[in-house]
Amino acid sequence: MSNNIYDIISEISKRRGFFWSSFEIYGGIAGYVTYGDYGVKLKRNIEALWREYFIRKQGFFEIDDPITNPSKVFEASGHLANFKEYATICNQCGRGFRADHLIEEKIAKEHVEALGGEAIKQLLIENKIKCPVCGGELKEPTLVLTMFQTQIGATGNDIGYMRPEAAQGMFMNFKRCFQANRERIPFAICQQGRVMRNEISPRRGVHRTREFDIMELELFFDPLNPSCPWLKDVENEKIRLLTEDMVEKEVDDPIEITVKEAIDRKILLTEWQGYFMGVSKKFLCALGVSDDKQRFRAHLPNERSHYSSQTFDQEVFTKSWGWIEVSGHANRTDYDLNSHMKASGVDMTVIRPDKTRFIPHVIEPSFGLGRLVYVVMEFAFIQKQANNAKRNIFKFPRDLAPYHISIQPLVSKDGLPEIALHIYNQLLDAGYRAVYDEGGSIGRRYARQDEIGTPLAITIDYDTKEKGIATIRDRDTWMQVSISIKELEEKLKLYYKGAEISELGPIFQSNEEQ
RNA sequence: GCGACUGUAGUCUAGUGGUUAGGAUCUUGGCCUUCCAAGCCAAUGACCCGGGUUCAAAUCCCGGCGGUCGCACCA
Repeated sequence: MSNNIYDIISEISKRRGFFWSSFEIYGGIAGYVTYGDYGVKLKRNIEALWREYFIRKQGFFEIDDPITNPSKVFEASGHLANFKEYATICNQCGRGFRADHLIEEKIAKEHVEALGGEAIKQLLIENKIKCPVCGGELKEPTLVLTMFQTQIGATGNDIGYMRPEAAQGMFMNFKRCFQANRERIPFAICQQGRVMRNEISPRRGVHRTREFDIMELELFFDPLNPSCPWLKDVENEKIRLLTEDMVEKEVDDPIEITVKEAIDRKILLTEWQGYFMGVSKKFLCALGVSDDKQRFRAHLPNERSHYSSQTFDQEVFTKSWGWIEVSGHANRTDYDLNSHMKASGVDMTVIRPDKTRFIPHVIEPSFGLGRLVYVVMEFAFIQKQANNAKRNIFKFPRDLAPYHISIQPLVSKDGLPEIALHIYNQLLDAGYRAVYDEGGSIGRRYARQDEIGTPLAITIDYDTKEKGIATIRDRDTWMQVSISIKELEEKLKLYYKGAEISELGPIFQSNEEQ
């Protein structure tokens, strides 16, 4: 068994049912992941926390838009043009290159991509372009389209594409949402949903998949009035930044400054950018990622998306792969609304009190949910030596855990299971994600719950039967306290508001330990 | 897509031409069991797929699919 944390988490995920690769019975296809019960619940809980941090308190507007879109959408958004990459492969060394870039380098011409496939092929031949690494012959360029294409309807004439981001839904529905929001600005439209990207080489389990869940928010504001009313909530939050300058000079050690300072020093171009980066940092902390394992890294102009004027990736340092991107913070300017306005002819401008009109500008924080699931698991994971076994424990933040509490009779006789089942049903009725377990020894059952990250386990013993007292065992400390069944729900409420286990009742010690 | 390595029960692993394909663990049933993967008995369960070589293939060869790493890609 490997000691690599990624392998260990993958193994637990498969065995217990957090996630595994899809289509297994047919041999599998890279880039697809099926979430099992624990994974789904963890994912939903992360989603719920995202809504708390980014939507509920601000009163933002949430939508749910189709995955399949007519081609017009991505013509307008620029994705179709920007997805048409002509790739060529060296016959000798097998390296792949973007054909248009090779031509641009050789003949110092720009926007070769726009000429189309035939012209690119001709230019490669005419200019006798060889492999820049080994000098070998290049194969004919092929079109690499990383959007999935499909047909809409029966004729096959209407080409559709699966959305590679959820954002276009927010732009296309901007006008209606704006009106439904009583034409107040600034405001934001948010969406959580599936997107698809036909990745050339998906890797690393949930890290890069061809279908994944995204949580996106588009904040619309007046460029002449760019202030953010909630900035004060996060302005003193310290963030670690790699500025464009630092990235260019390959500086690896980020500066640590407050959100306010980053805005004042014009490192961040808008208050909104700073606000969402501050919120995102707090969000990641709530997911269990410590400050020093987070940073924001600026995109250089050449790596930015076609729509962006400034982008920061929020990165998390994982033991498995080093720094990985978990969210992107893009300044999309008025690019998208402008593009859809031109393409559709629909006016998307907003009127100011002084009767002038403007196209709102957009700040977009965008999270990949699958990556967050993995990050949460990795940061929660510890191994503990107990007797002669290694115990796997996921110390998930309490509300993120797939299950809140497990209920188990100490032994499966003398009426203990009946009492336990009664309490189990009581907790289900109270809305807890509860799990009942009477299989195997008590230690085994605790171990099972540790491995799926259930924070609490309540054990029904003879004291429960005789005196109405049960023990609650804490996942993180393995400490046990005695509580009266009558007070159970009250104590759980306290616990889920943040109380320590020791505040719930007197410490219980088993006979063996006494 | 290229290269290297790789694929055996749910999971981990032994087996390198002829094995009833072995073990560990998990799971299930039973016995037992008063707090951290206890014990005993029993049961279920595997050679990634397709070709080829051979009297004989989990084992050798070819192709496909999957995985890990590196290159490229990542709007």
